[in-house]
Amino acid sequence: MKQNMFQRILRQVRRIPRGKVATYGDVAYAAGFPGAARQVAWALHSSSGLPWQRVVGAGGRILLTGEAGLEQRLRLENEGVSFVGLRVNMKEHHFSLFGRRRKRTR
DNA sequence: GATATGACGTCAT
DNA sequence: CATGACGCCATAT
Repeated sequence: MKQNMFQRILRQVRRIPRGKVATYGDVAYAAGFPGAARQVAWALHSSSGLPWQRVVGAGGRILLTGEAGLEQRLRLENEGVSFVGLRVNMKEHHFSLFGRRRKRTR
């Protein structure tokens, strides 16, 4: 079923540790859906209880509009994420979802 | 099924 | 850096 897509996306989002961030594209790619960055966003506001704040746009830019964007920025800074201008300091907080996927407990 | 929309990404200007 | 255009894909109507 298609809903599996969201599940996979959400699973990647939950993997992002505190103080780090990932981009929509990266999450989508890691989930196995390159190009489905938009669905990542959809998944985020369709579900709750997720660290949505750790998902930002390409280059670490916050894409949320209005107060939500401000919220996200505050929450991230609160977790120890630093900013450079209007974007996240990717140099320091870009989380690599790439690499080990859930390949069983070895 | 067609059209519009969106917390996207990349490239061209 | 700002804008516009195109590509991408699941939902909503």
